[in-house]
Amino acid sequence: MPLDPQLFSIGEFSQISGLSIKTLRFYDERGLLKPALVDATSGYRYYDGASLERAHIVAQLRRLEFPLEEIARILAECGDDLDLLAHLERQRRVIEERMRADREIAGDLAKMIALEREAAQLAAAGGFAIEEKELPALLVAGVRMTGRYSEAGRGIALLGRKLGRYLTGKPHCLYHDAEYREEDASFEPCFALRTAVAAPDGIAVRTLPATRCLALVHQGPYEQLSRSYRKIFGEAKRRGLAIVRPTREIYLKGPGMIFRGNPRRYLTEIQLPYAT
Amino acid sequence: MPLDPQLFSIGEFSQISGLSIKTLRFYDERGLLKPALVDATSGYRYYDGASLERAHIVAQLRRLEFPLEEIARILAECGDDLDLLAHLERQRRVIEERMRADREIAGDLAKMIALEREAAQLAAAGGFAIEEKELPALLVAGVRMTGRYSEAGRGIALLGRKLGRYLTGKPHCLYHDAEYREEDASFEPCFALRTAVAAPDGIAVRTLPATRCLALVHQGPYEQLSRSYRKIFGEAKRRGLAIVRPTREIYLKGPGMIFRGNPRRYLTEIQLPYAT
DNA sequence: TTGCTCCTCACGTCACGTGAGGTGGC
DNA sequence: TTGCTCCTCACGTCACGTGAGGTGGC
Repeated sequence: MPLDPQLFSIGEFSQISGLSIKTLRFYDERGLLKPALVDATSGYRYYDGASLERAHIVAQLRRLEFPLEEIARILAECGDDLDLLAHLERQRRVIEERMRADREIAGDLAKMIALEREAAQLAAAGGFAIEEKELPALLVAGVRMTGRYSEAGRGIALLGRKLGRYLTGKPHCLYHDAEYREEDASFEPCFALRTAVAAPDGIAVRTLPATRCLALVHQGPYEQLSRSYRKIFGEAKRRGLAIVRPTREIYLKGPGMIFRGNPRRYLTEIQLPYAT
Repeated sequence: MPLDPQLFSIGEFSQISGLSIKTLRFYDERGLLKPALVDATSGYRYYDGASLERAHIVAQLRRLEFPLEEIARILAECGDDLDLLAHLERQRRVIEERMRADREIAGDLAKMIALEREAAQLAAAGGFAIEEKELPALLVAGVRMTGRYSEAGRGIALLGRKLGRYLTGKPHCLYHDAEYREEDASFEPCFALRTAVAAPDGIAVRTLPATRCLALVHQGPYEQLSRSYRKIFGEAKRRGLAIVRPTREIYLKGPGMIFRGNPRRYLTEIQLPYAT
């Protein structure tokens, strides 16, 4: 045990420097911060003022998230902050690249959270009764398709690929047939546009007229939509309304972005526009 | 080797899912993504369509930086994106906390880079000759001290603690004595203020008047300042100028924020205001 | 003897990647 | 035989932290 009052045991030095004892031993092992003196018989480490200065440099650079290996190089090569410039600039690029990636993740998370919150509120509030509604005029981009309804997903995907950043709101589908068809139905997956845009090949951009409609939110798998259609068409007939094609479906909640989800929780709004 | 065309070898499945073979084996080991079938004799792993769906879920959640353990819990508990809400919100907090920390680091790095660049330009441009200068009026906060010059650092530190975010530019020091004193010098460490502010106890806020001065940049340790003082006072005498106290020192480059630095690279500007 | 500070050594963390050495069927 | 795909097992990464078991002096 040295008597020199300048020397600190590892415990004392840990207090002074703010580095844990384990960290100090680790830095010693890595050659980053050697004690000023090691007692040959006990193996005790002793640190001095120069160690403290070095410890502060290491701690500062670690706070800036420099890797230990680069800190070692810096300590070997730099004697002055001026020599640090290149290192600082590189580290800033590293940190900013990480922030950029995190911003993307945080943005995606925020988007998903907003969507799910909305869907949760819908499901909670849903009385699922037939109601009358006023629909405003709506600028949409749509893909006219003929075939099976189950192919609608491809149309939605095409819209997403071609016009992704102009689209807004939930996916819609317009039905142009007067009756239900299994094989060669004529329908049109579409999305609202946040701004007018030139229509790419195979995509039509137009404005759906403002109209009154009868609306019903269907809860459950798409295979059971026919039940809700029977209900709402029955009501339209009872009221003597003249349905105006195309009718509309809005997919309030379908398969999620992560999970395909439970189809019994899907929510689909059916809208039957009528003449007034 | 099963003949079922629905089954994929690990190599094929890696291609389809975008997960590396090593990652697939690791997920298997961790129980996160078990193959649909493992050949008992060869140990070969075979995956099917359900594995693919699960693989996509895992990959999506990994992209959002969820830890594997949480993904395992999510897969066990959630069947729908709606059930994810709490997880998504927690993860967003995690990511945003990391961004907050990174913003601080990036800000500190940017500040240091700007300071060092400035110092590097000064050192590169320095002719270090005596010149005449017009000084504008300057609003400063200072700490009047009596004692040894070497204590000036404490005054600077005090200013930083009390008024940190109002201060701008480099540290200054004003010298009120008519001659050099060793022990009971009267000097005043100070900083320019970016905005007027009420003076805390022990700190004086005032405006230094606009004036003409003789200026010289001293390069080297503070101990050698006297040489530069001799030079500049000699020149003032030759020109017959009437020096107006306090004289000023500006620490253009001193010890860095990381390294104490090499004193031979310190830059200190001496300013002698004179009556016109 | 108890308590305190110090020591070494092995292992864990997190999500994989690397590489050695081997197998089985074309 | 060569080449290909698959396998297991051990070890490395990054910057430490945890914990077991032990020492030496008050």
